[in-house]
Amino acid sequence: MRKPAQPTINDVARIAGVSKKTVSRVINRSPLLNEDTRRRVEQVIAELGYTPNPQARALALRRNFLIGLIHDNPNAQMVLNVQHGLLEVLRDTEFELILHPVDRGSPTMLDDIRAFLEKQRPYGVMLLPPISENDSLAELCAGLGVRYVRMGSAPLDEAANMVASNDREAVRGAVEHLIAAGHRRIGLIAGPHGFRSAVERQAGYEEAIEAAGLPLQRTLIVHGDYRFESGMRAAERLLDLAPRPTAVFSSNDEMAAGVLHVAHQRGLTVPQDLSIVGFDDTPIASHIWPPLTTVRWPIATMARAAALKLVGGAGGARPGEDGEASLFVSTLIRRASVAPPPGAG
Amino acid sequence: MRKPAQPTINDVARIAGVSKKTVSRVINRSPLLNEDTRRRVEQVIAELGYTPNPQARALALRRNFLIGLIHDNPNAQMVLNVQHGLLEVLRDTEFELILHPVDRGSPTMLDDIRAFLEKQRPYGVMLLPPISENDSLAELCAGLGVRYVRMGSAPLDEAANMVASNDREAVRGAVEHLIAAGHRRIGLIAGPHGFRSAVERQAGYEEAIEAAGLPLQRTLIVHGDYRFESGMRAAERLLDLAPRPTAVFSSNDEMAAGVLHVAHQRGLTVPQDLSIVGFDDTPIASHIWPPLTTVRWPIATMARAAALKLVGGAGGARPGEDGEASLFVSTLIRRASVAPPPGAG
DNA sequence: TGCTTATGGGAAACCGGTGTCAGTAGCAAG
DNA sequence: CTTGCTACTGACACCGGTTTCCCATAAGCA
Repeated sequence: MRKPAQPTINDVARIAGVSKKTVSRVINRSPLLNEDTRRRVEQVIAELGYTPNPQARALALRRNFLIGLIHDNPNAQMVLNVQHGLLEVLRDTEFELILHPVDRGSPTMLDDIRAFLEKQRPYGVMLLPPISENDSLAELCAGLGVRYVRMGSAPLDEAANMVASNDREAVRGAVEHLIAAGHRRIGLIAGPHGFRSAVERQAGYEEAIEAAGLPLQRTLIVHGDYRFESGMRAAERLLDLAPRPTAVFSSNDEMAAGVLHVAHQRGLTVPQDLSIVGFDDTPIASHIWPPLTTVRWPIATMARAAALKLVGGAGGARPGEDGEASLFVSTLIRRASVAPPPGAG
Repeated sequence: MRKPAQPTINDVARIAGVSKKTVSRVINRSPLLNEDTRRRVEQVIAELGYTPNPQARALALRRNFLIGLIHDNPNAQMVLNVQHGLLEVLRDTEFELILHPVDRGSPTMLDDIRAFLEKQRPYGVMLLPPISENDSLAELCAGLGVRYVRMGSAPLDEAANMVASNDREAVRGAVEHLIAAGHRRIGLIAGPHGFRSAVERQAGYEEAIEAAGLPLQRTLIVHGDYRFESGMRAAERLLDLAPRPTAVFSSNDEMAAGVLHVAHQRGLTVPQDLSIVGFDDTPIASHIWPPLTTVRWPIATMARAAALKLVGGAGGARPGEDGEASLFVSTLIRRASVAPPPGAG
């Protein structure tokens, strides 16, 4: 299993009877180049199956073609959607995606990221929530001269460095949907403290409640940590209330599944006894019973836009496509987990 | 936002008053090096915050430090688990993980992978099922001199190139569990044709049925494509049978969730009216209602083992840890979706 | 015809590391 | 005092590209 030697630019030059520089010119589509020469060199390249060595190129150009994905997001589906969105754009370029998951809890997280950036010197990095909300991280990137794009629930940075969904408005729409169905006591399972997405989603809930002239009750708001189990605990607290809320908005699907779980345990029927709305539209939302009404945000589209911002025309990407947009709209997906409250008509 | 120039080996050499070669020796822990010199150079390295340029290193060493992850697997949780398992090992090394998802349906898939391998020349690649079952792909890697490790449901390759779970045995155990609970008519939702995992899991089912002296009925075996919707369609066919099966083994959790979905639609209570067992132990298994009895296979552990096989001592990895193993055992996770059949005791 | 100006293409240096090999210093042996 | 050995260290070429600069050659012009 010896590694077959790969042809280099020197081989191409020798066989085509030109200098390396001319081959380089062909590869880089230099305009001042005779048509005949170009064809001859291209022919040799094709025959040899020559591919430029990315490492040598990176060295000579004093920049590489790596995009880093830095995240601490536990939602597998979301991370994978992002990866696919990014790669869809990078595939047509010479960029490669390298991964750098981190541990939000670790006190050395920033040092760890700094080491990563200094060692690899990626051309750019994509930051996923929740660490994308960390301003010192953005400053770190900027300080090291590494391009970055942050993905988040609200515009936290200038448009060139940001792809944002409008969570507040989306949640407001979702809660208004519950209100329109007749619900008056609507519980909120908020996200964890310190998460911008949690703040935005809670604000959307509160806006909807207040706009409808309903009382904003503290007891109806319980915090979770975006995980299933915390959704269960929050649901238990909400369903222990008297009178019970007739609907619950959960700040993500995972916790909404926890609510459904507890409802089942208590013999409550969804949506007849309790309406539930989630957020994210992960696969679980459509796979559990009943299928969950939820908010879908365009992760892959946002990731594509982020990739375009990062490589911005460099390396063969066609710029200006949807690379301009930095705010993306979410949609409410209506499924079977919402009905009028019990005893309503 | 000018990119701050990073110190190079020349800067270190100049400031420390030694040659580049000596700095290189310090970095690479060469033993024949004066302690004083080493300390002095290390001091300068620390002061400057010098990090060797990976691209230059790769060029000089005529090999790079990239591990590729090639897959066409739709299961996000599984892919992410693999990524984490790999990165857990690679993090302590100088290797980076680059992603190359492919489209199984595309006729140019092999060419696409070949182009990727020729361009990046990764040090090694990890192949995930189902494409890991493709022997021509393994041959392609071997032919190009790229190390590879295949992950699969059975030993398809020599141990050095393989991490395998024993799906057949695991499924056999799961079905025996159903039989022990009293079930006699057990449906199988098999995986898609052409998947080794589908073959292995079906074989496990058949072994269990035959070992128990039960009749092997073709009508009780329906194929799906590992997706939720196909699980629903398969469940509909199985539940239309008369007499109805009292239990269903589904070849993955996703399809098992589809079965649960159909059961709910038809007003069947799980597990009282129908027992269900899945495979994979993805999060959905524990999040749906009722929680699903399923087979858990040690994805992250297998990925770690694969990474060790790939970098095998190279680049600072401690070898011989669990890098030897190539067959991994799965466990049956018992939850609430299995009960004795209706009318039994 | 002779001089200027484009235009295409080559030689050599360079990017930041590593491998080869020769050289120097210190010290024991001859 | 020379020789030989050991222990370090440096000069230089090289990896495979790109950039800079400069030189042919041909065309344009008087």
